[in-house]
Amino acid sequence: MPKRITIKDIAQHLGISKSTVSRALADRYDVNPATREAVLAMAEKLHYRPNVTAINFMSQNTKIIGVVVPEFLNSFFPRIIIEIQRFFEKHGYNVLITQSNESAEEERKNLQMMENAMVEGMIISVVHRNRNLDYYERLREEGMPLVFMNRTSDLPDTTQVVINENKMATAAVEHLLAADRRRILHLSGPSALKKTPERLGGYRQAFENYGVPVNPNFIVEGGLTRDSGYRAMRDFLASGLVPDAVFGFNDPVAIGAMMAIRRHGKYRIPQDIAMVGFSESRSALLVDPPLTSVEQPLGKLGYTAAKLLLEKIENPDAPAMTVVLDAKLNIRESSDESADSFPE
Amino acid sequence: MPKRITIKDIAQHLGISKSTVSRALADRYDVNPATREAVLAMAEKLHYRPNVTAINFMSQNTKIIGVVVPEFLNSFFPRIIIEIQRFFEKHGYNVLITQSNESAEEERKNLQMMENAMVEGMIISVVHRNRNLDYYERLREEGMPLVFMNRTSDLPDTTQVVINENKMATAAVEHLLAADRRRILHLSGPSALKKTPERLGGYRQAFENYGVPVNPNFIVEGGLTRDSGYRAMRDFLASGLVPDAVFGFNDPVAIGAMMAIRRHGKYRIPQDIAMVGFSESRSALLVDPPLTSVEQPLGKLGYTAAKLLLEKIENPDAPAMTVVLDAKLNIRESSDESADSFPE
DNA sequence: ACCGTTCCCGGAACCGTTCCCGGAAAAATA
DNA sequence: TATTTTTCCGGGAACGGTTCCGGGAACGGT
Repeated sequence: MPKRITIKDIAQHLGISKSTVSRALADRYDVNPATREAVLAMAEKLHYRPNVTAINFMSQNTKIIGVVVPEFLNSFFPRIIIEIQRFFEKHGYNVLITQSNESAEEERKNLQMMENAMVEGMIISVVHRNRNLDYYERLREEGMPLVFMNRTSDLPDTTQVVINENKMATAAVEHLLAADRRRILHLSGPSALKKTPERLGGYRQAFENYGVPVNPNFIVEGGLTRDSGYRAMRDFLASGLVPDAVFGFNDPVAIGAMMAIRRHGKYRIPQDIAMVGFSESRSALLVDPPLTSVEQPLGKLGYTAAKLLLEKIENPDAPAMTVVLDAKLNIRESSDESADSFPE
Repeated sequence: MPKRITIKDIAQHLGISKSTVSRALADRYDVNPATREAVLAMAEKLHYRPNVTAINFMSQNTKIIGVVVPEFLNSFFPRIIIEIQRFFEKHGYNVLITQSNESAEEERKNLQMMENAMVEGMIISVVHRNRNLDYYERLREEGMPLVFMNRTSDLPDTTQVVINENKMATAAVEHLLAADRRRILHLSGPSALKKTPERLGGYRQAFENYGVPVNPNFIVEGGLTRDSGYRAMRDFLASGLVPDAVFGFNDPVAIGAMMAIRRHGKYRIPQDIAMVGFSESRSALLVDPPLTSVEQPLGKLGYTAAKLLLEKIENPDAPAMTVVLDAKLNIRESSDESADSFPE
């Protein structure tokens, strides 16, 4: 309610012009040190705070970055977002975050909202079954800097940062092969997802590296959730086949499979069946036994995406580039009895 | 890079003044229907988009709401935030989200950032061991609308929305008492937290309601994390006391305790020891057996906080109020063998 | 004393939009 | 037809800051 102090108020109090005040506050060279001191003192005294809307308007930019992720209920995207925020805060930007709830329509609405808010650039992780290519294309044509992250679009020639899924899947499966497991069940992802063939490819690659043939009966679709993993594992066990290891498409699927195995009752984890998940979640440490999983460098992912976007904003004509990050396999009790993830 | 279309461009194309264009776009009464049509058509044709920075500057507001939460790695706050966003999006506001990483200093920095961004109001959930009361007080004195949510401040006379912790803790413990459990261990929270005595009070209340005396040996500090819960339970079992139920301060603590019990080896869950957590997390469904827990109405919490804030923005002189929400006890296999949380 | 620099400051335009106000043209009324 | 009312539109100020430009004063060197 108290009227906001402007640059003009300072000028009037000191009997000088507002341009001088502006220069003094901006610490420009052509202002008398004495008057600068006076201005700064008066600004302090009156509790002057610059009006960012005026500055944004004047400079014709908003200092807002948009981030669109498919969801943030799992800790996956929040971990990334934290680093994005940290980066842009340092550079004077605000970060607008939206989640699309895995819906292409909501994603489109979010993009629209970002556009209305006149964000200066966007970091996007697309929803499954994405249908907004036309929108991305238009945005790009209109000069909006875009960086895709983790879940990329099919748009050609974009700047993006991704994780080497294929390689990490190979490492995960090789970890099982190294322990002389051969009957390794892969609970694969939905066929519509781009990551599904990448991780499956890693699975095959590992077998090839070990000179072991792949048994196609040991590749079944496990979906994305705990429940779908539970069902797939239950049905697989019911079919009579017995695995000595399971490589889940992600952690929830692997955890669902663990529950199915425990309910089935005959097999112990990891002695009879070793379990490996993917894309490390907090729950990997909450289940019993703790789940071996591939931990992605989420902080680095966010940082890299932010850095790429800032570069694009500052130099719109820079060529598109793809950054590929490596991940890390965390070995725990679900696949190695000798590991110990318990405190003390 | 293509020059942005302004209201003036539309005016020039039509040979009319920009004030008329402005009125036409705002759908005001004093404009000829024919010219309005022409303006709208031309705006469409030129792909006109209003410059929000100019509008914000002109109207002297930013249409930005600030949300400060202590963390968002657990799904707890994200669930709340989703509803806040949904609400404010409908009302033409953008939502700026920051997380304080449970640090009072980071919280202060976030508040500062919000102030610089000139948010029109804030929804705040404070960090543990909060030291920023002076900041909240100053913000409020300067007319900033504030709503505290879930984790409130000690500032008197504030608008806030909270959950009836005490009552829900009573319900959780009564659920155990009703199943004839009497040796109920409470793994309590850190004594510095405001919620700790509330949940402990609920525990005592339940015993009182059942006319059963409380055994003080069955109240031990369990901390906040999986690891602290694990240690507390392990040490308790080592002491020789045997509980027939455990009421954890939150889900991670209860899950850590479950792991300690399983490692100990002698007792089955729930037959020998029933487990109950608090403040439902996704992991409650991921552990085996699924964990009974108190599910807080997070969506409603967010919606209510948003609604209260908007009311405060639109009517700054409205009196402060406290809204208390009830929660729901989800009974699962960890405390009731007959429950079934598995699919199909 | 004169000229050229340097230092410092004020005036004014500008960014895109809204809003107030006055007035012309058209329509309604006398 | 004259007068009043209504309808519609344009001019210009305002929002708060930045920046360009021009110029007065002080100062230096001859």
